Amino acid sequence: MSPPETGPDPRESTILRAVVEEYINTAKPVGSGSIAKSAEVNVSSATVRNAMAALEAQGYLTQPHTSAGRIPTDAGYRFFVDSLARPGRLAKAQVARVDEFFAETYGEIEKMLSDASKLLSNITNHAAVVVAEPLPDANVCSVQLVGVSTDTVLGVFVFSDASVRKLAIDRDDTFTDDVLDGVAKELREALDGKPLAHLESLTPDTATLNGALIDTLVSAWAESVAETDEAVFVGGASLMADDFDAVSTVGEVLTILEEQLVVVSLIRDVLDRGRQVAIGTETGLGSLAECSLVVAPYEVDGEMTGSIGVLGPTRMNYGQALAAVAVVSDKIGDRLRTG
Amino acid sequence: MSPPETGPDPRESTILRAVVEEYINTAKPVGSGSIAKSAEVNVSSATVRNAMAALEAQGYLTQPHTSAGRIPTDAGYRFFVDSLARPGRLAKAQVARVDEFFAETYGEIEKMLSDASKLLSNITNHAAVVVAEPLPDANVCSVQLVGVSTDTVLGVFVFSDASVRKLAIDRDDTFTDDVLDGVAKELREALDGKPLAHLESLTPDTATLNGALIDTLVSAWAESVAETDEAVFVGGASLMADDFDAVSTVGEVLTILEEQLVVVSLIRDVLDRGRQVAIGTETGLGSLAECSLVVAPYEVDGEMTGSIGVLGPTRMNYGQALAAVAVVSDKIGDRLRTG
DNA sequence: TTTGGCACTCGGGGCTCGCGAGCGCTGAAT
DNA sequence: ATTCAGCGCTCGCGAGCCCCGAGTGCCAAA
Repeated sequence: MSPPETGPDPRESTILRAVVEEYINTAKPVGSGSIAKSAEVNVSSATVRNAMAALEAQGYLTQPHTSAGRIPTDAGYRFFVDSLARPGRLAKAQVARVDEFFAETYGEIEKMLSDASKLLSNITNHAAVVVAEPLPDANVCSVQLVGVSTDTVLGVFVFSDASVRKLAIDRDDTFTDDVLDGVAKELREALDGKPLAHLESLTPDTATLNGALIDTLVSAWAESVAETDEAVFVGGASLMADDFDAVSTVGEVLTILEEQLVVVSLIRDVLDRGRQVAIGTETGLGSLAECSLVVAPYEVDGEMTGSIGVLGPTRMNYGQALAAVAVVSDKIGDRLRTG
Repeated sequence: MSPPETGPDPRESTILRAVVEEYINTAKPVGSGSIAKSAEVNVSSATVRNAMAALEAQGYLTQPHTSAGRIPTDAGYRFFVDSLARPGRLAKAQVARVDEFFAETYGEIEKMLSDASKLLSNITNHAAVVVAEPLPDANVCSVQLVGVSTDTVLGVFVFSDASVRKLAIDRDDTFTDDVLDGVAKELREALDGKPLAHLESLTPDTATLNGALIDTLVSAWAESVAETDEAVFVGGASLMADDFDAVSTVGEVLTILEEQLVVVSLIRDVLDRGRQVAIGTETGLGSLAECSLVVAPYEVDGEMTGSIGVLGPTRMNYGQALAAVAVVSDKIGDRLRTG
């Protein structure tokens, strides 16, 4: 009704914070009474009521139905995380779990990242996502052609970031071991220290056997590159069942989590907007209207090589999630740097 | 009350089949009336009632409450799939989807298997699992040591089944490229055509650089081998939300699906018992009391190299699931053979 | 400007009641 | 000896109802 106000005054802010915190704890609409009792606010419930009405007019709170308590709107959560939330802390036990996790050594980085998603979901009690971006400029440092059976040749490329990529191609009878060795050597010289994309610029003489093989490889690569292959790891999806009580909501969110492309672009969107948190409709996905996403990139030598995120209900503990996401992304970066 | 009967007589069998099919379709307790109307049974509802009472006495049916319809027990489903179910068929559209899927070429078998789990879940509308067993006797056909950064060495082993295994170890300053090349050659000679486990039998002279490096590799292998690494792919987990209406059930089942070891041993148990289907409590897991698992192994050249499964509610379409699982496992086998 | 008081609202829990689906039993008909 | 129509009975479920209580908005006094 009244024209948009300039924003919550200090007391309204305190009350808004109290409402959000209370609602996050109890998941029940919070009334003026319980807020008035809280230590932070030293006014009567009547005053709180007035403030809450004002906050509702400003769009930060809403009533699920007349004469019930109030719950935060997306805008309310947004103001809360931007200006009101106290710096989040992790409990001792959670810090311990993180430390223990990263103290162990892991051979395969995929397994480490996959387990990291479980770790993150474990300490936050929400679903967690770890995305490893494929750095397009990773350099080839080893090429190997292996005749793996009578009708398959496997090209194995090892990159400077310790990732491995395989290309399977049909084996022509004419591709003897000698040819494979020769081509491998050729490729090694042509690609060493260059990104795999350099394959494209090769113009093999397809009249020769070697050339034909290289040509096959190049087209196999062209096909498979179409799948931009960020590695996405989802952990703790089952925890969504605790976060929502409508089975349909659970299903919708799980569907999202199963679509790696969606998850990746979701996270990227948030980061591109310079944000760490996307709340409800801010995610841009209708099925995530009741969800919030808390993300952080991780970096190796200053270069962003991936990101992690926590997906929970809008009424989640943002402070804790931000802290968790920060420490885990940091440690992942560390581990990737030192191998 | 009455001592266990010898088993359902022909008419009781027909009625049991009708009840199960009806319940699978409607998910509602089925009463004598609807059965009597069905085409297969030409008796009155009163007779059906008698038969249903007999079937209940024999443990094949149960009433959720007095004077409601009847629903099958696990034993009822078991008798149904063993003796009563009509051979399942896939709809045209589903067959088409399978054909289309396998007509496309896939470079990486992991991606193929992962997508196959989605395919299977797609055509059955239930969660699907694909397990690739690591054949313990896969032979090494290529060994490569790559100094991937200043402090990491990556050992890349390619096996005769086109799988690749990586071992990351810390790089000692003393491991020059020359040493790496030497060791790689040594390993190649020692391991070629043998399973990786042969590493164990190497007794390197740790006094030499080469020996020290091999030793490090061997212990890295010993550590990582502890993780028996079946590759498990789960597709369509979100469909569980449609299968159950209690959110807690969904959560429990999802938890199971997240534990790869549990899933693998579950499937293995069923196959070991010579079965294709595990119904409800037959799975041995309390949280799967309302679930059934339909599995099939897939084979390459007569050797079982993995298995696939469909996990749905006990009241699922067993015929369709069995058909789906059969055709998909077959085609996976084909593709891996010609691979 | 705050606050105690008051009238008002409305969702949810508990209760009753009637409907109807479905059962078992019995007795006649085949 | 089966089968089956009929009948009386059982309950679950949904509709209607009422009341309670949490919570609101407003007002008048401090």
